[in-house]
Amino acid sequence: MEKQTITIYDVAREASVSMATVSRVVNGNPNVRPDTREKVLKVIEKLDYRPNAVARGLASHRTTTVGVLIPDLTNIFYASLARGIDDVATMYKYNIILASADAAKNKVDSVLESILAKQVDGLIFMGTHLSDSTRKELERSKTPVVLAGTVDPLDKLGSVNIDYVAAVKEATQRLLSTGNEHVAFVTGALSDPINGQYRLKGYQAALSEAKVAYDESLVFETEYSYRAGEAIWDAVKRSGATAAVITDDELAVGFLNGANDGHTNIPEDFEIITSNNTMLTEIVRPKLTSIAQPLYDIGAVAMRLLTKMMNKEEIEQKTVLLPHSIITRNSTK
Amino acid sequence: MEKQTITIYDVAREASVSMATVSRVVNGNPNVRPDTREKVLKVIEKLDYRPNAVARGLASHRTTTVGVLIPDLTNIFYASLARGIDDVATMYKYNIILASADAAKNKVDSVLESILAKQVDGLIFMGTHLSDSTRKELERSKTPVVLAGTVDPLDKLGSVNIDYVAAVKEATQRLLSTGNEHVAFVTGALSDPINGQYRLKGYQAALSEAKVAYDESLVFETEYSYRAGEAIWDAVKRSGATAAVITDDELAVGFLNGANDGHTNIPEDFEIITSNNTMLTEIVRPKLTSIAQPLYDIGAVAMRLLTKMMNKEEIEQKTVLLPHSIITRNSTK
DNA sequence: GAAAATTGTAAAAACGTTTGCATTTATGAT
DNA sequence: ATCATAAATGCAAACGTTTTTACAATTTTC
Repeated sequence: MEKQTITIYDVAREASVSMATVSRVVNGNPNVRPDTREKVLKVIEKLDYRPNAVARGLASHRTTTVGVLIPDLTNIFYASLARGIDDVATMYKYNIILASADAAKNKVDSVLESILAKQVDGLIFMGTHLSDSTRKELERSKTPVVLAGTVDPLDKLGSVNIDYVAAVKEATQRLLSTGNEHVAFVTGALSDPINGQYRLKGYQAALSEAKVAYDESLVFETEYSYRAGEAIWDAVKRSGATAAVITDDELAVGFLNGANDGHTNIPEDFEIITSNNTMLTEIVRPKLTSIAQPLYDIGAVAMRLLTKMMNKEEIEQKTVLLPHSIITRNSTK
Repeated sequence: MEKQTITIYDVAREASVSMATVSRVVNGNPNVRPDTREKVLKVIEKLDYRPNAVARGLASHRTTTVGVLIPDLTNIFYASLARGIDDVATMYKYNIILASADAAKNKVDSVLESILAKQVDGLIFMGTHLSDSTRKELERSKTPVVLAGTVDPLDKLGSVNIDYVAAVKEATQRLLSTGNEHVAFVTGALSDPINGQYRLKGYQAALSEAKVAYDESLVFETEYSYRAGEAIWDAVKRSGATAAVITDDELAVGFLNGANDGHTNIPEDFEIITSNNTMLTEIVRPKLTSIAQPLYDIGAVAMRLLTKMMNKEEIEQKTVLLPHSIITRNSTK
C-alpha cells in the first residue's frame, strides 16, 4: 500500500538544501562545504535514504552493471573464470548480469539483446565463438566487450587468453618424447577457432617438428562433457593411439574413466594430458597431467581490462596472453 | 560523439501516433487497432528501435531482473541450482544479477544492498544462512525472496528443499544396517540450520532408533571443499568410525581420496554416503553412494515460486519439499 | 579596496519510458 | 439517423536521479 520510498527530494527538504546538493554529497562531489555535507549525511542516515540505481542509470547513462555470457555454469572451467570476473567486478563496484548462452542453441543473440536493453556498461563473453550477427549487434550498441578464454580471429575486441598454440605444442611434444608414435587430439567443436585453428596448429607443429605425419583420423571432435569423454574412449583406443592431448577437463576425466573401466592402465599403456588444470585433475586417479591455465586470472584480467575500456582509459594491450605451464601428475610417464 | 539513440518519441513522430500508442504496441497491449499496430511495428523495424529497459524500469517500477546470491560459483552443487534458476528465469523473461556472497566473509549485507539498489523484482538466496541484519534489510525492501537449498528456521520466506532430516536418517540407517557400530557425521558449519538442526537431527534419530548411543566425537564440522575432506580423513579414521555420512560432494570426494591414498579400502573397510549426487560421485573411484537431491529442480522450482510471488499470485505452498532418494553406488556394501 | 577568480548552492531541464485520464472515433442497437 | 457504449488514441504527469546553468557569496589578487 504505502510505497514509502524515500527520495532524494525528501532528504533535500529535510536538510533544507537542494536536490543537487544531496546528489553531490551522495556522489562524493567535492564541491560542497564540509558542514553542509555533514548536515546532509545526518539526514540521509536519519531517513535511511537509499539511492535508486535505476533512476541514477537513466540520468547518468551509466548503470554500473556488466553483462557476462557463459556457455555452461556447471562446467568448472567457465565457473572458475566467472569467479575471477566476479571478484574484480565487485572490487570496482560493478554488478553482474549473468546469462548462460549455449552457442549451440542459437540463444546467444536473443540473450545478448535482452542484456543490451538493460544498458550494461560493458560485456564479457566466454566460450562462445561470435557469429557475424552477434558481432553486428555488438557494434551497433557500442558497448565495450572483452572475451575471456575466447579468441577473436578478427582481433578487434579485447581478449584474455593463453598461447594455445604453444601450450598444445608443448603438451604434444611431451607425449611424443616418451615414444608415443600415435598421439590423438581430442577436442571440442573445431568450428571454435581455439580448437580448429590454434590448438590444432600447435598439435600439428609438434608432429611436424618430430617428423611424424599428421593423421586426420587421430583428431577427435566431440563436446566438453564427462559423458562425451567416456563415450569416445573406445574409438580413440581403437585408432591405435597410445596417448592423447585433451582440451577440456571434464572431457578428459570421462575419457580417463573410460580407460580405467576398460582396464587400460594409465599411464603405462596410455598417456593423457588435459588442458585446464581444474580441481578435477586432482580428484581422479591417476591424477591428470595438465596444461595449466591461470583460470581465475583470465577472468580477473578480462574484467579489469573491461573496466579500463568503460572508463575510456588508454589501453596498452587489448589482446593479452597470460603465461601457461604444464603440471606433471600421474597420467604421463 | 553522436549518441544517436532512437527513442519511443522518434518512433511516435515517424509513425504519426503518440508515444502512448507506441508504448502499447511494444508492450502488447491489446487496445490498439491492428492497422496502427502494423504501422508502428513497421517504423520500429525501420528505425531499429530498442526500448531502454532502464527507463522502463523507472517508469513502471518493474525491472524484470532478479538477484541471485550464491556462496560459491565453483561448487558444483550451487552451480547446479543456479542452472535451474537461470533456465526458468529466462523462460519468464527475467534477467539475473548474480553475486557471490561468502557468508563467512560478511559480504552478504553489502552485496545485498547493492542488489536491492538496482531495484530487482525478487531475490533468490542460496546457501547463506540469513543473519538478523540481512533479514531486516530484506523486510524493509519488501522484495519477494525465495531460498533455494536453504531453510528458513522462522519459516517466513519462500523456500525449496528436500527433507534433510529424513534423507540423512535414511542414509545413516543404511550404514547402521550393514553392521557399522560407529558412523561418523561429517558436515559443514553447524551454525547453518540445515546441518546443525535438520541433518544432525536425522542422524541422531537413526542412531536412537537403532539404540546406538549418540557420540559427539563422531560429529565433524568443517567446510565444503575438497581440501577440507582430504584433511579430515585421518581424524575420522582415528575416531574409530567405520562409515560416514558426508553432507557435500566436494567434501566427500576429498575424504574418499584421503582414504584411498591412505590405503583404506572403500567400501570394505570404510563406507561412505554423500549428499548431493552431483557428477563428482560418478567421477571418482569407487563411485559414491549418495542421497539424491533434484538439484536442477530445486533451483527451477525456487525461481518459479519467485515468479508467482512477483506477480502477486496466490501461493499454495511457500515452503516446498522436493522428493529425495538414495542412489547406491560402490562406496557402500 | 575594487576587480577577478573561486566556491557553494539552487533551479530546472534532461533521461526514456509507463500510465491514468480525457478525448476522439468506431460500433451497434433502436 | 440517433444515441449509448465501447474501443482506440492522445496528453501530460509521473518515475528518482544527474547534470547544466546561473547566480550569489566568498576568497584571492594586486
